Amino acid sequence: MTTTRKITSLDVAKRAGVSRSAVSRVFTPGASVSERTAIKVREAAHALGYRPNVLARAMLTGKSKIIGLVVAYLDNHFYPTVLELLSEALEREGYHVLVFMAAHSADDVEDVVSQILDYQVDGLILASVALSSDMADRCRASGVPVVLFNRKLEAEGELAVVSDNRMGGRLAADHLISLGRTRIGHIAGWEGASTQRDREAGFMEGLRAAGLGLFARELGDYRLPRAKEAARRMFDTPDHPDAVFVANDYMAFGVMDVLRSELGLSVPGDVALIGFDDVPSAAWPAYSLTTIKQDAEAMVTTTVSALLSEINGTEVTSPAPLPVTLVRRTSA
Amino acid sequence: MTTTRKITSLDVAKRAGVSRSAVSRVFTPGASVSERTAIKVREAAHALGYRPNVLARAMLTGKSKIIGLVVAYLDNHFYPTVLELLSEALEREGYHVLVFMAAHSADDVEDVVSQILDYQVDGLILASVALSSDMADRCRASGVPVVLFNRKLEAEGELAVVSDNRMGGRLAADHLISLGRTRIGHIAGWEGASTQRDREAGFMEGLRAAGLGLFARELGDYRLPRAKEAARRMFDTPDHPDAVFVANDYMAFGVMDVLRSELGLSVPGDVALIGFDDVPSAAWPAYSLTTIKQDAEAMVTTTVSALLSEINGTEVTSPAPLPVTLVRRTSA
DNA sequence: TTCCTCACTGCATGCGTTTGCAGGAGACTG
DNA sequence: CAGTCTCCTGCAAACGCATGCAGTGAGGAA
Repeated sequence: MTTTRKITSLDVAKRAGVSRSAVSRVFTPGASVSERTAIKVREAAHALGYRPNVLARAMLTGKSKIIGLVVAYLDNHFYPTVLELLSEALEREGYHVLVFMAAHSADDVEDVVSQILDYQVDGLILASVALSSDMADRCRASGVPVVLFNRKLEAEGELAVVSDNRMGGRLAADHLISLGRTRIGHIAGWEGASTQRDREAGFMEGLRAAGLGLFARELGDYRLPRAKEAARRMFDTPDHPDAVFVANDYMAFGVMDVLRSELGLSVPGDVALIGFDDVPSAAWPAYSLTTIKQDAEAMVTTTVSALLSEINGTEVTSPAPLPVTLVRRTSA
Repeated sequence: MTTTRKITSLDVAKRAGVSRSAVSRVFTPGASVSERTAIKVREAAHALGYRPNVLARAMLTGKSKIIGLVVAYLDNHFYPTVLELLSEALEREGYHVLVFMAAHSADDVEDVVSQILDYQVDGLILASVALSSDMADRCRASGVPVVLFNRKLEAEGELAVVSDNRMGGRLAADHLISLGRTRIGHIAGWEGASTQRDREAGFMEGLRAAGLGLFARELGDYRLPRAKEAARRMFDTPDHPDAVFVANDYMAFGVMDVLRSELGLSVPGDVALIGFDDVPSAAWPAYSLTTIKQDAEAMVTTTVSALLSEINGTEVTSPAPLPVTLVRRTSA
């Protein structure tokens, strides 16, 4: 550990023959400095390898330029995609992402959010986890803008970016019905999630509109092993559904695996399958999963702009649910 | 924006009737405080919702408790897994992960690393990107420990955690040969990566040991579309390989898709396929990909302990390459 | 009682910046 | 040439906390 002494603005100032203030101003866009000193300072800074200490700046200005991101699991490929997009979009705006993993138990989330607040983050994005209103209050008290990503809260206070999940469920139902299927089942995600409730509500609405009822229902909790068990239970009988709406693609892969590999059923011959999200692998020929596409890019763009507006003091209201589309592949 | 004034240790001190120092000590494990004042302080802190400002502490102590993680792409499922594991492991140690996305061009990495340094991170993990030795120097000059994850540098100076990629390549070759295949091809990853070089070296060694040469070789750059094109080129002829070692699972999925869906070849009937990594989806029946397993958990554990040792001032040398194993499924 | 020890506490300083304020130096006008 | 303006610069005071140092008091030993 050749711990070279840290170089501060003072070192640069001395070398350039100016004051610390001058150095600071050179690195502060929009500050008043003459070109002459700017050059001297930049030269000295470069020679010494100086870069302003973001943390010190953060203390003084109160803006840390870091955004906390809470995310529960990364095994559902939708979230890595989102994380990548989010991080890139925020980096473009001069922010960076501090990641916090949280199993989706509520307690855990509270705890994690507290930890984040310790870092004086400028904003907080909660991806697919719920926030108690108590916690929301604490955040607001700290002056930290929060936006919920792909989940909304019953209490309407919070900023939330979601797709039009109800419409998505409706599209799924309509499509399966248009295929002539009549014994239609649903494998649900986690019932604590607004996405699940909305998707299912839209789906049921579609069934009702066609005079159909739900033929079977099982719970998958948005987890792969659970979804596979759900599929096994649902298809344990000869009188099984001829179509299933699975609440997200990730589970749908597991369901399709069970149907084809364990039960010898053909998709879509014996049973049509439709998912939700349109993760990249849904397009892979091995699955070729028909699904309801969430526009991840639009969701991210919306999230970032809402968050930044709020950070800059603009009062913002939750944007309208983002449109979803049916992507027809061969599974339905 | 009801920007409530931020509550500082001074507020707590006043309410508890003690000095700021006392408050600070209560929140500093191992400091000398009487139980009586500790209780008073904790009470006041809780009542006010006070939590120490990590950034202010960081300035003073020089330890920010944040670890920078540079990662190029998240679409290869190996990395989300790693990110999740890393973040969890570090959180357990009281650290948090600041994410930086970098396309894998070298310039970009330099730039990104500079940005990270601005945050006074306590350590840096570079996942699958290379670090120029110039940059490495800058990090060392800043006193920031760096560890390369799943990539090593020619210059032996840097701490690097890798699997035994050479052995992995060797295992892949041996397995294909044991299957009686003779026209064996290779779809390579990015040639700038040490992983690629080592895997291929081991693979070639295995072929040579059996008196075989490489039947065909194409470049996939660790990217899905490139890998598919590579597969198309390689199988454009009736006289195509009867086995292929693909440099990672992610590309292998694409290759398998091309073989089965576009070219009507059967796997492993017409061509045996073996990948590298053992990402979760390799086990999915739709692919059932035989592969060389990298122990992500062990890699992460090793990375974290090496990094923390270095942070705590212990001189550390690169750990030995971690063992890999052949996971036999049905694709080979 | 007196002295010493020890556990605790407060004071004051410093970490590396930004920024309001006031002063200095030109540049320009008349 | 004096006066005014503009532009730039340095000073010093924050930001919220940790920590060495000196000082307080209580308790024990003699």
